[in-house]
Amino acid sequence: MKIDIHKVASKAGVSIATVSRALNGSTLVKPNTKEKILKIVEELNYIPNPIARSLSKQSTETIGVVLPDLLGEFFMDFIHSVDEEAYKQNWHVLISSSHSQRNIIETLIELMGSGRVDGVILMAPQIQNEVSEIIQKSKTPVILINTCGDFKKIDQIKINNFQGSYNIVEHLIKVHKYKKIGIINGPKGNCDAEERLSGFLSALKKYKVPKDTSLIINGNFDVESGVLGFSTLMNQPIKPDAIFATNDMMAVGAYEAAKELGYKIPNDIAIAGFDDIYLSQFLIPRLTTIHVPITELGSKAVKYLLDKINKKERNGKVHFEVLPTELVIGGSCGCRYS
Amino acid sequence: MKIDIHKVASKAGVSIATVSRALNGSTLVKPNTKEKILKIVEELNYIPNPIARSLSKQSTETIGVVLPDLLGEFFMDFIHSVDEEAYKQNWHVLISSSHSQRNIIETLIELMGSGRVDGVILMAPQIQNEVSEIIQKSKTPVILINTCGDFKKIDQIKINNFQGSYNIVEHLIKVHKYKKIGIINGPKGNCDAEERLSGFLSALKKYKVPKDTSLIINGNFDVESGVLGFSTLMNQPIKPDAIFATNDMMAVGAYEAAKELGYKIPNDIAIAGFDDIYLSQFLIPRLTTIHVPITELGSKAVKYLLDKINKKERNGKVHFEVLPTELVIGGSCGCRYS
DNA sequence: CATATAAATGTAAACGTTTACATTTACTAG
DNA sequence: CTAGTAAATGTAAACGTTTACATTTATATG
Repeated sequence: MKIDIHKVASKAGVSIATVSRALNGSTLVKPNTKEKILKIVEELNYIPNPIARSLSKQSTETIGVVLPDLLGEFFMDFIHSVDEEAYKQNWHVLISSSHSQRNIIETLIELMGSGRVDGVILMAPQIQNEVSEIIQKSKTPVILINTCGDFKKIDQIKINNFQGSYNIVEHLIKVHKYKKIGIINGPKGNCDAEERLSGFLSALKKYKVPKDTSLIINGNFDVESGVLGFSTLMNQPIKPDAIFATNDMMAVGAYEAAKELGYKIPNDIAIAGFDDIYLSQFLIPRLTTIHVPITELGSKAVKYLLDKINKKERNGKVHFEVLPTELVIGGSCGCRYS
Repeated sequence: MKIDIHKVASKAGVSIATVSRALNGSTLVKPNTKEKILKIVEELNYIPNPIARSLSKQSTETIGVVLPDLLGEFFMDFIHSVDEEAYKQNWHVLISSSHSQRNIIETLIELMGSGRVDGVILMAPQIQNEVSEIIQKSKTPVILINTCGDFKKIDQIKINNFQGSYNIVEHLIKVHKYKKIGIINGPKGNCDAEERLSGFLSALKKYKVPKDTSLIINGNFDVESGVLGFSTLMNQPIKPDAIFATNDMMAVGAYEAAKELGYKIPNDIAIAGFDDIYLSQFLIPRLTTIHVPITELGSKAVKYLLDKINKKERNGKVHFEVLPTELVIGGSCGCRYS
């Protein structure tokens, strides 16, 4: 038999209001009675129904996390970090992915409109501008992760793609004197991809390395497109002496293709990546890449979101933060590495 | 202004009951009025409040997934698969990890007792027997994943650790004639670890390879303990000619240690793993390991759980299923592999 | 000791649905 | 045209909490 607040109340000889207050840390309940109530709660193993509580309080103590996908370590680490931080503050986490075909906007709207969550962390590197309006119309607090575009009114945390990209390309040029650097970039319209390309171009410009459009290839951020990108680049009249894959997965593909086609890394061709996924340290030679502070990204997202949810004041301040990335030197760029 | 069922009802000139029925696919609402209502719902962007609905229907259409941890691809793949299957059936997924220090039992009880979910998928390779009682006392349907022990009354799906382990060790003995096979096993008390050890021992016995307890080492399922395990094994008077790491992470550690200590794989020492994680195909040589059907594990877990939730009849049948694993041959065992 | 004030408790109305039961409307057969 | 039945709709009571407001009890003040 399910036990509810009425059972507790009658057993304790008080009203349900008093029980509720005792459990919610209200100051206006006599220490005596509070103790008595808590004892009975313990005895009966009473757990207040969070659904009813949510309905009454109009808040769920749950945050939604909308991700483009549930694949690979990047998202796992992000979820882990979000979960950890949320748990610390006694909040729950509802995960939603866009389920490939399903529109991410649809997911978002349903989540925001439903009252199932009190706030949303939206990771959407391909966010459409249309989403901006939707978010601003809704009262549900939202924090954007890794988005580009003109979202002046919406809180945002992102990693510094430009800087990371610039730094690693700078390293290839300054330290190793590569002159023909190819890039296997992410998909068009993807925010991370565009910023990384931009950093790449800036570094070229800064160091007066001529830009050659035939050395710029678009990929998909997956291993397969790394393989493809590598062979495309190496089958051209002008072969690059170094290739910057804008994420580690594509770099892995490049490693595969290099092995297949008989190129030695880094002697025949240097490779650089981006993300510093776990796998990258086990590639031989270890991949030179850019470390991304995922854990920090997740925990800060939760912190700022909860801040926003709690102080309803909405003092107009929009939170915007760009987290620094870090160059990780392996052997794939030509550096000595053991 | 938040819009609710009353707004829709008044705009449509009907009662809230009719609106509710129209939205829940009841047959007893005239097609005419149904259409009218749906149009207004569309116009107003009305989304029924799932919290209220849950309270009223006494069901949340949400399943809870309790995991020991949120780290690595294994769990990500599992979550992905669960999410995908749940989404197909229009259910939601609430993820809980045991948050390291926090007791998994506590998590489970809270989740089951709270009414926040209608059923739970519990992955608990280190489950205590005490949990069995708790689950059976509760009305919340639970399905156990990868547990050992005597849970006759609880539904269970697991992978065939024994078979996988047996097969890979058999391969090492029959094909490669290794005579001194070391094992780096998982932690004591861990179900997967124990079953894998058992498969290992069975294979030895079957092929009359003498068991040498100095070749049996306990690890932690992490890279570090693989490193440690490898060097412990290799620094003994009797060196093994092959090492079976009971998961791929520890195999990765073994690779590292081998490189460090100057052993060539497979010429100086053969290595085998378990799990077939994504990373394992990029190790050089490719790791010989056991493929585990994680996707199937996740989707079946959801299917059976929903079955159990839906047909309340409880016809007494307990679902117990062991999923087969598959040997994946790489170059680390001594086979030729390209 | 009466009265004003503060502290503790109780009562009942939310919260937004679903659904059993009651009522109205539409249809069928005599 | 009417009674009887089926279909469609409405009314109101759940679901299990929180909390504004009302009431009682205890405490301090003159």
